[in-house]
Amino acid sequence: MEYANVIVDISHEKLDRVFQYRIPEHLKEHLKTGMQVQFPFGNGNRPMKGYVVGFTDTPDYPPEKIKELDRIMEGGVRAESQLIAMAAWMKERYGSTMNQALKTVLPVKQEIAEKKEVRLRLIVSKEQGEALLKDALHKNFRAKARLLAALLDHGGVLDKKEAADRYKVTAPVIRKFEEDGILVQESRIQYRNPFEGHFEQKERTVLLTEEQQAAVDGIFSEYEKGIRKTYLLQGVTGSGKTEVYMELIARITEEGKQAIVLIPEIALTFQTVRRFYERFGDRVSVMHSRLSDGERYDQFVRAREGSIDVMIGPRSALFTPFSQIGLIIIDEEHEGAYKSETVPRYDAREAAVYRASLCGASVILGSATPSVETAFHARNGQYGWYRLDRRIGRAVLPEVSVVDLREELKAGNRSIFSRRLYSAMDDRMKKGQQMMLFLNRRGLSGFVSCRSCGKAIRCPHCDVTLSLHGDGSLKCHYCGYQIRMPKACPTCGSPYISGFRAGTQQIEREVKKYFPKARVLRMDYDTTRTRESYEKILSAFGKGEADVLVGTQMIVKGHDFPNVTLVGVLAADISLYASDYRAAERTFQLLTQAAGRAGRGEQAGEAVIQTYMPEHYSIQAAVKQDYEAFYRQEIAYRNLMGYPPVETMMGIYLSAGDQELLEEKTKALGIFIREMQQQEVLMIGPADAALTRLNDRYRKVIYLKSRQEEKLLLIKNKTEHYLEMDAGWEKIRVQFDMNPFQAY
DNA sequence: AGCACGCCGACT
DNA sequence: GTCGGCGTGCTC
Repeated sequence: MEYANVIVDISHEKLDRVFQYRIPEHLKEHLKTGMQVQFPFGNGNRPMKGYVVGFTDTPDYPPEKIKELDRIMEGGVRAESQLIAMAAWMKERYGSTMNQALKTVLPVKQEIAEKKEVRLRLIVSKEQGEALLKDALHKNFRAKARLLAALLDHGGVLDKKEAADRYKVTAPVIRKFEEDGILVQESRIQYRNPFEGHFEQKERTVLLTEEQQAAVDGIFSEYEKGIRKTYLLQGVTGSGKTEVYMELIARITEEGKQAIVLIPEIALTFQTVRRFYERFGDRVSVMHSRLSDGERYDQFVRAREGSIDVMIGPRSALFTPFSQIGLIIIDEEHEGAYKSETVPRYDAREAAVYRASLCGASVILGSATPSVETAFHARNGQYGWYRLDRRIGRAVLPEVSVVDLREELKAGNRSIFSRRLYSAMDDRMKKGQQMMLFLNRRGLSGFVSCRSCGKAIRCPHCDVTLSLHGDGSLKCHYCGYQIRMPKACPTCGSPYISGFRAGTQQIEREVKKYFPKARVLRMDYDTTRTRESYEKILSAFGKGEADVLVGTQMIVKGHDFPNVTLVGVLAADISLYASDYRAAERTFQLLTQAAGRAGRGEQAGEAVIQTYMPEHYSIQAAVKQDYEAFYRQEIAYRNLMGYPPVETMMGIYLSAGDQELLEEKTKALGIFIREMQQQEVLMIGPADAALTRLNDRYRKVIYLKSRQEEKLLLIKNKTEHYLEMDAGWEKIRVQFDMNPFQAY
């Protein structure tokens, strides 16, 4: 490779792109992506630092104008260059522009550019300032006079941005004043600890169980021998995975290394963080969506400076600028939250393994119900594998039973509660114990359909079914479109239209109907618009202020409620109807998690699963709490159908406002890919996306499958090139998705 | 961000 | 004419 693609280490939009430099012969061997380099820049060829983000033989800048790199900066691979290397890797693997990838790994990059408040302060007396102003006016130095007048007007202090925008003062003027000792520039940055005063560090001795100790010893002894790899820690809910994480973190931080702990955003609560804080004190920091840009930036600086060594946060915390990472932990690794839904659509588990390889760290993936991918790798020996099969203390696994709703209907029970669930609820009410009712859906009654023509009422923009809400309105869950419930079917005019199946609001109402004394809390997307309301509901329930908690997925994740002894799953098969290959996996995980909520304290727990498909293997396996049985069936299905992890699958998503153009271009792209004639690559489609329209944009998909991942990446690269070369693609958005989690 | 170039008013 | 401030454009 003759040329290096380099980004300049200056935060300025005009420089936020790739520059190309010739690689001197003696550097060709050593130069790698992510390295920091020095090179001549600009008219004066002043020495500039930057990072290598890639290589090319065909520069898109006149070769005779390309300058040569000076040298590679020494000092190993620094944290930032690790992140640059991550960006380059993500661009390559997941398909995005370098800019999109950089913004993902360096969110600070724009944030400081926007946020950094620089103020100008006059450091001469008022009299001297006035004298200078007079002098400037006299000499007709208009820019200097404007700045001085503004400064004097504002008591000697002025925001730099205001100086530029309002008083049209340019950088050279400010620099000159600074050199002459007339003013100083001050940037006000305070690094705050988001926990200051919240918690205390506690000395405490934890006795690990045999299983926990075996996992810690096994992983740490390999670590000490210099072995770095990825481990699956498969532990049932309540088996104490967190203690294993903390013990390992304690050991590696003693050696001067740092650790990153990823948690799904929804499980990232004060309780979780408190446990880490109590153990590691203010060496721990946290990232979450409620932090302001400024606070988030502070955490990055604190990490870079080395004043913390454990970072807890959602998937973006993976990009914490630590330089000596020893361990990356991903808790609840099966969660969909680890797959990004925006370009680059990266998978945090894969990205963690890549980052670990850059800095010599090990990775631990923890879950009670591992993703099929992770379980697959643990079984073929690629990952280490430890299990925690027993719950801590006296808690035992709950008793799970299944109810066939078809039988209930035959027996004349048309209520949403089966006889079995009803009597269990009645029993708990009498005993004063708590229960949770779980439904994988929100809104009053799901979709509304016509009994004459069978059509469901859909959103005109997004093509998803509208949901009926308690106030009689129909809402779109994607774009928020809302109409009144019509009196007749919009398609055929029949008056026989009605809601179908229960939503959380209706369940709440039914509970109150059958148990008038019950205190009910409801938790779904509608009642938890803000994070405060989410925590408020959970803590109220935890304090025993309600008997019944009704909710969607979010009630079954994290959170221990010792007094909950009954969990009811109202319609277990709803999540099986999702139109993607992960539906069975997701259903099994949800049901297992839901059942695991029961009996976390002294009393034994019970779970009742209602379903129309009791014979389905993911429901059967969940009832028996048998991961192995589920995995055997599921991997057979993936193998038969050629789905991940057996084969790699790549989605190409196209969207445009113009339906005809999209149709024509998608067809052309399909032909282009087919003509590449790649052996052992299967193309599915082109087809309409699961959502044929979203926010007034039409959507199409092409899926490709292959046992050889490299072939798909080759097709991706060729396609990217084709999109740049072929005319008419400007109005069409194209995205790639490796091993998609959800239907597009 | 920071350097050079070219414009424009003031002074020799 | 020439000196120096000031705005603008560009950086592989």
